[in-house]
Amino acid sequence: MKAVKSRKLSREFYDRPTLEVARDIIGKGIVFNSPQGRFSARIVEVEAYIGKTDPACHAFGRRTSRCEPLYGNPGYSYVYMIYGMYYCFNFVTESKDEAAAVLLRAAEPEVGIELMRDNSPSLANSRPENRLLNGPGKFCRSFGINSQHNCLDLIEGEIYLEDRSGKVGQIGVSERIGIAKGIDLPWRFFDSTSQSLSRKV
DNA sequence: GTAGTGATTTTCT
DNA sequence: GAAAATCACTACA
Repeated sequence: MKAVKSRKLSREFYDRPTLEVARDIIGKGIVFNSPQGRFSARIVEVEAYIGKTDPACHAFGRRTSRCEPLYGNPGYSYVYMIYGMYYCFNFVTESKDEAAAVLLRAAEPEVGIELMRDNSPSLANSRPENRLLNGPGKFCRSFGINSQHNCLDLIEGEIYLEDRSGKVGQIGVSERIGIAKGIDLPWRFFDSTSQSLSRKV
């Protein structure tokens, strides 16, 4: 009846083929109960990275310490630093020893907007809220995510996804952004009705 | 409104 | 030593 108090997604959601998880993750809510306070947002853009067949994936070809979380259990986080200044946040998918993940690229702010502005001073004055999270680096900065949040459990921890039944717009698919290899793979998924995408389509 | 380029540090070769 | 799943700033239309 009212068992839907916590709509937190379970381990089974992540323990599936990565492309299915990536598509289903559009429209879901991400919640982060940080020491700063509570953040939440609606996910509108992601990309899939699958080590086995994807030359753009960090885990492609070799197994290094940086991408070790990708080989771990589904339902964990993978956070890494990029270009020396920004972090990117991933959801690990597939079973253990299968290196795959979904990169969170953009979201629409819901709760904690004031905190996001505090964390992203350069965006605080820009009018629309939908600039706070419309890029993978911006998302991590506005949420205050850093290397401490690597390899966390997304079912038991302070960061998790929750279901938002019914509110998914039209899902679009395209090639991925910002990579040099594997650009022919259409593994970017997004809500084409959202105003908070990282790029135009 | 769009296009081009510098910043900055971790990780791997 | 070079590259990297990016962003913000500047110039120009």
